[in-house]
Amino acid sequence: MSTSRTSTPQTAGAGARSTLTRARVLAEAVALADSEGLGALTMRSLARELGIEAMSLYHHVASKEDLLDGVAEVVVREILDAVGALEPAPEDTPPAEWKHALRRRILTARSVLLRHPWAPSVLETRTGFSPYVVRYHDALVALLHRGGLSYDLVHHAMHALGSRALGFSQELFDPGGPGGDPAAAPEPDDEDLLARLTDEAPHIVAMLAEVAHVEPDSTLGWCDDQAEFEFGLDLILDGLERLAARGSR
Amino acid sequence: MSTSRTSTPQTAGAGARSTLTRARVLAEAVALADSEGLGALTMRSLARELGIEAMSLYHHVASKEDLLDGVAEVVVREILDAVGALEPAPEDTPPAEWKHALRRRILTARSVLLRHPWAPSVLETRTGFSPYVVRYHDALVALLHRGGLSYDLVHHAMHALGSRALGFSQELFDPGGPGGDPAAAPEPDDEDLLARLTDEAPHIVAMLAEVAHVEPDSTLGWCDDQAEFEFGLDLILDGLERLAARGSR
DNA sequence: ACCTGAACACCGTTCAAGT
DNA sequence: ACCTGAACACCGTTCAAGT
Repeated sequence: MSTSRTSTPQTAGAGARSTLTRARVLAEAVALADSEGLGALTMRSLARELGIEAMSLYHHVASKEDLLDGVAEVVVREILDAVGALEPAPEDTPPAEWKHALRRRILTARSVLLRHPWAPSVLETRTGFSPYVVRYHDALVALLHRGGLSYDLVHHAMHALGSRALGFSQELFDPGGPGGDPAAAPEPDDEDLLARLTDEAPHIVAMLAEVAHVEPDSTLGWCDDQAEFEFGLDLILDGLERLAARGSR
Repeated sequence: MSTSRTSTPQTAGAGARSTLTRARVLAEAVALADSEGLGALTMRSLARELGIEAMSLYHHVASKEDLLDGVAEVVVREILDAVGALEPAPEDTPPAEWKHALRRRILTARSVLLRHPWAPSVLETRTGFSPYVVRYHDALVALLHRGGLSYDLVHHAMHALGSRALGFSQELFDPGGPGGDPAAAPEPDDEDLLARLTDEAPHIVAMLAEVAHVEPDSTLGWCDDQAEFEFGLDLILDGLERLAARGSR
C-alpha cells in the first residue's frame, strides 16, 4: 500500500511521473522496505510503486545490488544527519568525554535503525566501502583518538564494536529484533515450545524463570532489546576505558 | 566439483543411489556450500550433485527453508562435537575457571565455523529454536551459573555475547571474514581505494598507517580476524568477570 | 535521453503421474 | 514409498525497439 500514486501532481492520463531520479528511486525503495519488508522489495514491485516499468529502473540503478547499495546509503545518511544534530557538536565535546560522546552517537544510530528494521540485514551484506559508512566510522575513530586512545587501541575498539558501532547487534534468539524480518517472526506458541525447552535447555529455562518480567508459562517474554544492547555496549566501552587508562594499552 | 558420483558403490547404469536420506541430503548441501559457496546451493544444483531430480528432494526436506534449517543443524552439531571433545570435560572444570572454559568453548566453535565460512549467514537467518543451538547455549548458561554468576548476570552475558557465543562476529569492513561470501570479496584495488579513503576517512587512514603490519600503500592490509575476535571476546569476558566479582551485580 | 515490451535464464514449488 | 516430468509463478536482467 502506498500513496505514491497521488503524492505528486501529474498530467492527466499517462503514468509519467514528474521525473524519475536515482534519489526518488532509492527513497521509494526505502519506503517499500519499511512498509512491506525487505522481501517485498523487488525490481518489479518497486517499479509498480513508482508507476513505471521494471526495466526503466535500470536507467537510475545499475543492478539490484546497486539498488541495495543505494538503499544502505540512504539509511546511513539518515544516521549521519541524526548524529550530526547532536548537541554539543562532536568537535566541541571535551576529549575526556569520548566515552559518553561515543555512546550517544551509537545509541542515536540505533534509534534510526529502529525505524528501518530491515536495514541491518542490508548493511551486513554490503561488501564495498560505502562513503557514508566510512565517514561515520571515521568520525568515531577521530573521537576516540582525540580522547587519548592510541591508534592501536582505537583499532581494536572498532573491531570489538563491529556492527554495534552502527547501532545493531547479532542476537541469535531475537527474531523480532532489529535484524529480523517481521513477517518471519514466529508466534511463540508457548505450550509446546516451553515443554521442548524444558527438556533441551533446563538451565536457560531456569534462568528465564528468574529473570523474565513476565511469567515464563504465560509468554516466553522476549527480552528488552534496548536494555541488553546498552548493557553489551557499556561492557565494551567500560573495558576500553579501563585499557585506555592503563596507559593506552 | 564433487566426488559424490563415485563415493559410494552403486548398481551399474542408472542414477539410483544407495538410498537417499535426509542426513545424506544435508551432508551434500554442506559440502556444496563449502566448495561452491552458499549462492550455489539451490534445490536444482543440490539434486544434480546427488544424481537425482530436484523434486525428489522434497521427500526428505519440506522446503528450501527447511533445508537451510537442517544445514545449520549439521554445522552446530559439528560445533557440539568439537566442544564436547574438549578436555577436561565441562562438568569437571572447576567452577571458578568458568571464564577460561567459556573462552575455550567459543574459540572452538569459531574454529569449526572457519571451515564453513558461509555458515554465519545461514545461522543469522534461522529464526526458530534449533535444538542444537539451544543445547549449545544451555551449556554456556550452565557453565556461567555454576561459575557463580547470578542468572541475571548470565542473562545479560548471553545477550552481550550475541553471535560471538557461537564463534562469529559482525565485521562491517571484513568482506573476506567468516561471514563473507568468498565470491563477493572485492579486490582491494589499492590505488583508487586508498585515494578515496584518504579524502573520506583521514583518521582511519592515519590509524591504519600506524597499526597495519604492511605498508598501507602496498595493500590495505586486512586485519587479523582471529586476534581481533579474541580481543573483543576478552573485553566482554573480562567485563563480566569484574561484574561477577562485584557481587553478582 | 529516457522508457518500454517481449524474451531469457534462472529460482522454489505444485501437481498429476509414474514405479 | 519414493521418484519423476511438465508446468506455474515468480526472480533479475538482456536486447531490440520505440518516443
